[in-house]
Amino acid sequence: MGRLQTNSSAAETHCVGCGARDWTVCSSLTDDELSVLEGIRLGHRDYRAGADFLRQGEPQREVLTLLEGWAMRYCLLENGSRQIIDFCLPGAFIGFQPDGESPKGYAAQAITDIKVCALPQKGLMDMMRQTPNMAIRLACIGYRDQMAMERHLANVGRRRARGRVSNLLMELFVRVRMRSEAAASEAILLPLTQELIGDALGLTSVHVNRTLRGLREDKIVSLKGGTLRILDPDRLAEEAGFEDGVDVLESFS
Amino acid sequence: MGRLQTNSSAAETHCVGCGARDWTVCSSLTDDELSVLEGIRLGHRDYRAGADFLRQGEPQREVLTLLEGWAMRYCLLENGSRQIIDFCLPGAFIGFQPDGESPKGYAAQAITDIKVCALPQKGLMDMMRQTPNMAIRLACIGYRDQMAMERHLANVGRRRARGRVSNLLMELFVRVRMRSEAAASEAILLPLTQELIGDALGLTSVHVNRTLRGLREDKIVSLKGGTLRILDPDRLAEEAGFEDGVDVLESFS
DNA sequence: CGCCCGCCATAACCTATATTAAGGGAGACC
DNA sequence: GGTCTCCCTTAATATAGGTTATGGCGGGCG
Repeated sequence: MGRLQTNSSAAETHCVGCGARDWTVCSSLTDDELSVLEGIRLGHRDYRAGADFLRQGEPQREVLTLLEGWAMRYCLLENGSRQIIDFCLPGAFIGFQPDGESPKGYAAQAITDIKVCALPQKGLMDMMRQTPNMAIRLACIGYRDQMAMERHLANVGRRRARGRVSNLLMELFVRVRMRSEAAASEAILLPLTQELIGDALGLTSVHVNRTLRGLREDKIVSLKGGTLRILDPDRLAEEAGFEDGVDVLESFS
Repeated sequence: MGRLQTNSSAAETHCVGCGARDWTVCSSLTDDELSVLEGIRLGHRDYRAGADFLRQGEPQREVLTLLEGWAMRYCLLENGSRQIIDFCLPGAFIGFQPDGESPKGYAAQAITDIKVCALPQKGLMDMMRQTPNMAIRLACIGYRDQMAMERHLANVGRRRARGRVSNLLMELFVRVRMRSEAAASEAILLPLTQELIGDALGLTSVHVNRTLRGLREDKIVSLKGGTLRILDPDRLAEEAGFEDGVDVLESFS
């Protein structure tokens, strides 16, 4: 499954200092609660780019928090095509399901090399029963992610290729920029192939290519060699259907 | 806002006997917990078909459970089009948001005349802090709804019109049938216009019409005057991309 | 060094779906 | 009973995006 052999436990940090903490379930827990969580966690794991670390149709008794790298969740349809549900950045909470025993409806794959933190689904449920804080936090994350999916659905269902691509690029740009302290720069690293973008947006990779060329020729954005460069933020926001740059920043996480 | 003047409190039932109970947050609560909930609830309300009972862009300090009738959640995009996120049946839990004060990202509208049960968002949060059960249940509902949205997204992003329509009709058929004790019949009432179907699936109403005609001519389903009739379940499942009728039944709620 | 493989790029052609337009039926309301 | 409105229906036409094919470039690996 592409799992690296690294014995990563040696390098494991404590939850208190975890870089992903603010973005996931672990935030807003007291230090005591956090140490309970640390007690049940199964440790860190590394997967290399391309590895499926969660399989569609199989049950999975673990829940994962992405610590480093990019990943994605996707559905495979019976017709052979793939719908990418979302791109995951550090802090993403992956694989929770009300009924831990039933098969997953989606798969998850590493896009770059990644590191994840694994928790046992069962232990998590137990902890929720003791710690309302945890349960509340989890519910909030669930609904936050739902909002992101609503935006994604609206993007795919109701915008043309140009709008879809612009919207996705802008979203990713904002999300990446939010978790880096880097001074305002109009470029970020974006390790997505055109095929991935297409599979997220319901387009073919060749049409993504055409669309990207258009956006580049119009000096709006350029995506080349894994670097996304925003050339004209205003026009991009317009194409993407974002009201303005301000509330955009608030609505993501 | 289309709210009926009916003083519905007179007719209100107790939570214990509530017909929607099994489908929403209230299930798996003890009788004691249920009576706490009954203490904070704001009562029942009636809206008529077409009424927007939750507005996009406005904060809303209430959370609603649909008790009777059909409703929908939808996003309005800046380009004027509408994406329907989901169709709601009795038991649907509508309007919860991690941060109760921030504006809603979607609107909700009654499709038929409906009855809802209102809870104060704040009271609900307080109760979650006391009652882990409640928080857990809410988290589970959030993730269950997320799974439904994943299927919807995959449907819109990766299937042709015929598959999309078949898939939606089959999903709705199953959901309606699950909550009626009616003996196996291949017809249900479906109060959706072709425009609504189109707005849910990213199609125009005229294309929905064409597609429906095709399905009718091929003797697969017919949708006429608000009645959906499944003429050939097997072929429908095939068009819809459902593995088989069995696990379908389990995956909905 | 040379080969292979994955990804980007572009073109020609095709088709699914959108757009526009026009008419008909049924129920609500005057 | 007539009119209005909403929804369904169908057809003609336009276009966005899919399909297929081909080539090029760069990086990993033998």
